[in-house]
Amino acid sequence: MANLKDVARLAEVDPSTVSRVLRGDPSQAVRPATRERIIGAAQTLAYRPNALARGLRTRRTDTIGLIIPNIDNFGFAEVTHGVQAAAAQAGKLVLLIEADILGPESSRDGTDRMEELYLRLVGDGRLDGMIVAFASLDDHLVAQLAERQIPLVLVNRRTTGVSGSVVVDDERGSRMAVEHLIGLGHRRIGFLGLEADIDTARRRARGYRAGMAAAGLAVDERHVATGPPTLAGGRAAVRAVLERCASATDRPTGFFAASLLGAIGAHAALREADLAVPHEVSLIAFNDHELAAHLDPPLTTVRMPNGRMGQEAVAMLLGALEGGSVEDRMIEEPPVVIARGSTAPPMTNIEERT
Amino acid sequence: MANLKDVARLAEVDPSTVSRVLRGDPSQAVRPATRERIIGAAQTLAYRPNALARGLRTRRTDTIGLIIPNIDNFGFAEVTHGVQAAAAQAGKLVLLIEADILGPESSRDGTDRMEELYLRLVGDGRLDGMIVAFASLDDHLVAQLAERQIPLVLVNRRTTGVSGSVVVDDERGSRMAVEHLIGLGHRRIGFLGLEADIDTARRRARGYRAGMAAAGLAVDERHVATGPPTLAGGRAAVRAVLERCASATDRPTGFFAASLLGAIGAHAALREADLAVPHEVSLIAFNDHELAAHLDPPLTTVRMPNGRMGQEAVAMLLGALEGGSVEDRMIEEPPVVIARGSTAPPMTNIEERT
DNA sequence: CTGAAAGCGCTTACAG
DNA sequence: CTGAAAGCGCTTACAG
Repeated sequence: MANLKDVARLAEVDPSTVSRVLRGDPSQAVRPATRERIIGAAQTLAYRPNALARGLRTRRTDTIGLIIPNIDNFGFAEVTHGVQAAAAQAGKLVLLIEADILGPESSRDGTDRMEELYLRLVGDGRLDGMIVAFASLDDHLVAQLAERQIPLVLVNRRTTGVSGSVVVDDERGSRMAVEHLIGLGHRRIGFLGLEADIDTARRRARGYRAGMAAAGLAVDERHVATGPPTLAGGRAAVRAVLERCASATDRPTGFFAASLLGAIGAHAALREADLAVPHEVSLIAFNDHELAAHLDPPLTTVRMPNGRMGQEAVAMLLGALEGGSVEDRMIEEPPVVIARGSTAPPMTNIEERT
Repeated sequence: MANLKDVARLAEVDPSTVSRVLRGDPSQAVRPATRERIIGAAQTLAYRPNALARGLRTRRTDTIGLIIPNIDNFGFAEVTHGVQAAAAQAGKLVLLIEADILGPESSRDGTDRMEELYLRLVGDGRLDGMIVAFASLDDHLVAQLAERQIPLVLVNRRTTGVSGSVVVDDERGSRMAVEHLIGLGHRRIGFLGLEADIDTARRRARGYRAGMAAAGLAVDERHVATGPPTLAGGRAAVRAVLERCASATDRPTGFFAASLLGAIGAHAALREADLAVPHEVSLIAFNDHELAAHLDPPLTTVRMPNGRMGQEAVAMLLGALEGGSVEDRMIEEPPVVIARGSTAPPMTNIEERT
């Protein structure tokens, strides 16, 4: 591979001149003839500046790191999309780390290796900045990362001690989900929340409770269960609720699941319990996906601007690299309830009407 | 951030000695006392070797690039998982590029920017090697990439001129899908193939035709349509087939879709045409996913070892970095038909029985 | 057992 | 308008 020296030799100029011309350095004027010789030489040699050498000198790598828990979760796939798109737009590359590849985070070993990996990433000099989405990452480690030299922006979560973050309005979206059910006539509404001890889980729970309270409805704590945002998590949560509520008049007539995969798992558990959706139980999910329309019944969801969240995170990070300050931002774009077939008026209401 | 010189100063030795000790250089023996001083100094300064400087010197970046068309496609998510896991295991980092972030590949501009991005990636010096999965990437560009200095392994596709590749047995999996339908009694079997002009699409089509031929069944070309591996693609393909086949005795009693998303789109189109699955039409998909069990009816699929494919690609790439040779490999692990609710004997058979 | 030197390929003040 | 020099932070023969 040709290097700067090779180009300089062919163009019969000094390497520093080549560097200036190729980077379009504005501080220096170069005679047109020289510039053309240089550009021609670079082309014939198919010269590409070495990113490592440049990065070593400039302390800029044009690469940002993105840590997500798991790519299988649709929400994070959307965030990843947004990050990639915004990064590509700005000429940045993305180094992606899926947190769960290192084995179960529960294991001592998994945690250690993950921590080692993260510290390597930030200490290594290969990243200009980092975006951390959600994650199994505990607050302690996030704080450690934040102390390092490179800018850090949190996505889909906030934590004390880190000042840059982008979130969607989890509370509002959750509240809208509950209000959708209330609007249909439901009064006993269950909540399948996230178990992780992070503010995002809390904001979704708060939205649920706020929606209930605003309608003057008491929350029956037997109707609330938490779990990971997975099929198995949603399934187990519904089972837990159903076990606690023996009779049909005890159990919820509608569920709000704080994750899309959780909702699909919840549906499976309801089917296993011979409860028809939406006839006997309604179901609405936080986060939308094209596939939701293809389930049977099609799943009612609240669409959140996750892609925007990823884009904004990149924008904030790039701003920080230019010396700007970071902040805690919430995406303005409002959540949208996509009413499909999994929600309907509760049975009692229908019975009253007939 | 502390550098090698800082550590050397604190430990009162030469930087080169620090380097040897910290890398565990086997060629040089170091006195235990010195070594401990160095390790202590590195620890107190929280020293991390700079990856750029090291990479510049050693020509190793411990980073591999992964290009996938799109992370929304479940199959590629599995591949990505496999790549990440194997890479992490080997201490390598992964730079992920989603091809479709640069805008529609169809557009002249999108293609140009993509090409520029790829050439930058391989010419840049920041990657040790690259894994290219499937992709909108045309053979021409793949060949260009392959000519460059860095090793290249293709995943889920082969092309002339590139010698390293890992694929699953697309033909066998496809044939198994068709045989599953034939085993249930179907004789008019439709094929919803991939439209891309790559060998993977051809191998899946070949499996379909081989399965038909082996059972002595003629392929009705009106039953064959192609499209991208997306919901919209599968939907359009089924519509095309149904349009060509006016009567119930003309149309297929079963469909084999060459992609999972395509199958889900196909199901939607069947429903829109008031054709019940599996009662009136059976449906089986190439590639499995946990979600398939949660569709209604649960979707019968052929599970392919996609994760393994990603792992093998990393292994082959790392082998190539050690000077080993690359080859065209097919994952041995056999495909598995997961029979769920979307396939059943054809109506005519049922009618004959009653 | 350890040090001194050269160099990976760039960029960027500093001269002229 | 262009060149010569220093240096980013490492590694690695080469000495001794």
